Amino acid sequence: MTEGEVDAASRVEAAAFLWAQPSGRKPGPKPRYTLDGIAEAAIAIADESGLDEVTMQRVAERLGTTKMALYRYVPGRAELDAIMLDTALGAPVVAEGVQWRAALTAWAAGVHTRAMTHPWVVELVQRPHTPGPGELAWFEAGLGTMVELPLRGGEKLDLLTLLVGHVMSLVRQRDSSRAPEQQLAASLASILATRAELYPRTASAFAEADDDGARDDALRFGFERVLDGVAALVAERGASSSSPS
Amino acid sequence: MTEGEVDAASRVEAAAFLWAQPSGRKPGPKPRYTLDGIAEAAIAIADESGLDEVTMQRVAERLGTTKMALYRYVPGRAELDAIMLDTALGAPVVAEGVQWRAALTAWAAGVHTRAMTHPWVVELVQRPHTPGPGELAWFEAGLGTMVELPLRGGEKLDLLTLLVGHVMSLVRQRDSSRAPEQQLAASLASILATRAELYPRTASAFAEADDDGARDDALRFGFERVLDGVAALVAERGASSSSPS
DNA sequence: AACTGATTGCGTCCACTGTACGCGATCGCG
DNA sequence: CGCGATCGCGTACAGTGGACGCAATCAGTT
Repeated sequence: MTEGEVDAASRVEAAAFLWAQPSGRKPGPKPRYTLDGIAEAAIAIADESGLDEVTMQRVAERLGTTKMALYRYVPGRAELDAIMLDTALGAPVVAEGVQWRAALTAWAAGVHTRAMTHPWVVELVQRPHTPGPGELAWFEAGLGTMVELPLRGGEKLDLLTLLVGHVMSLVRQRDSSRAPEQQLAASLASILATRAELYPRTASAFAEADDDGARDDALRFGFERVLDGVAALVAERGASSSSPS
Repeated sequence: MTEGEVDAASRVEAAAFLWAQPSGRKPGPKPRYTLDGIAEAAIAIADESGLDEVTMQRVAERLGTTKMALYRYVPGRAELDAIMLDTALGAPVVAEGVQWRAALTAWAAGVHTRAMTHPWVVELVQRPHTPGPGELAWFEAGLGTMVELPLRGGEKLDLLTLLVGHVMSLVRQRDSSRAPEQQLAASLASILATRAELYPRTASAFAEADDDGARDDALRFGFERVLDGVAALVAERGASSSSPS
């Protein structure tokens, strides 16, 4: 058995754990902690110090116990990640009674907000994993904004993925422009300065972008492009299929 | 000093290492290995068994030495990731003498090809890091396809990021639908089957997508949407700037 | 030709992961 | 009232990245 297979297996287990309903029977001592409490602690650590500071030890310390005690609640590290992600995602944002374009924008903006609150979710979401109830609820809500659209199922999924990808990219950028990560941007800048003749377009693009200040419309720019593209497709299909007015 | 800061610092060091030019002086024993050889070995391991099987130990074993010997060539794990990524990316694809739309599509398709060859680059690219020479060359080439477009620098960068994000999402999907990761998809399917009433739209969207077979046009679908959106913007700006009616 | 000091190969050691396992304490249910 | 499932948690271990130090090597200088 390869390690790769082990990893895959552990991710499946993590999913099973995430979807397991709470068992009611309790023939034993009262649990001293709760899954939610553990998730909260882990999330707090991740928010404060980053995802890879989240270790069984740290979480346990924060709860005032030892790491091995946690294994009574969480089968392993993978499962901890899973509940962290699903907890942090929370309930999806839904904008009722608006057109698909506004609804989809609101949905994606909601994803953005959530991800900005917990920048580490980017890492977890973009890691191979089975979605939990919360993540699926987001998906469901996103699909809900598109019921009217003449798109195939796969296309709708692709569209959501595209929007999520865009949001996550931006969160990553924003996050890494914070201290102390801004050294990253700084090092890139110095590299570009040194080899401006090797990468002229890149250098000038970045310079130009800096002049614009920290454009907060990058998010909107991406949405607009994608949704314009969708609108074009919808117009085309609407014209050819239903009622050419 | 927080660990988070340490991480950031190590990434900056990784960048410096990546951009360092080979020093010529050699007052000592001949190096028995080369950076390229090490990178190759690491890449081979990642290709065969996945990224997290790439450990100093494994790489050393593959080269027939011990891990500590490697530290003479590579300052640390972060730097190993950096050279793996930059080596695997290789030289950018450029389509000369075609319109921006075709050129940009070809560029993105090139990214897709490279990423499919080494699925683990997705993980590395989407991790916070300073780009190496290879990655920057890709960026430069991508920007090169857009010289004619009436877009601001920041917008061009956003556009490339958007396309890359889309490509990476798809690579991830393809990759995780391979054995043994396909259990992931399988577990999602069984979840959806069980709770179809909770996630009706998601369930039907996936069912529909499966009916379409493994649509290989997901990539193209995303490109089309985005580029249609860009075309719309270009048309608008072209009209208002050159010949205002 | 001898010397010298930078540089290489690599063994030892350490902090710290995640986690298997086992033991005693607890307490709901029959 | 006791049976046995469940809890808290200590011990133990394999495997990680990495600091450090020492001996062997060899390019330059003398």
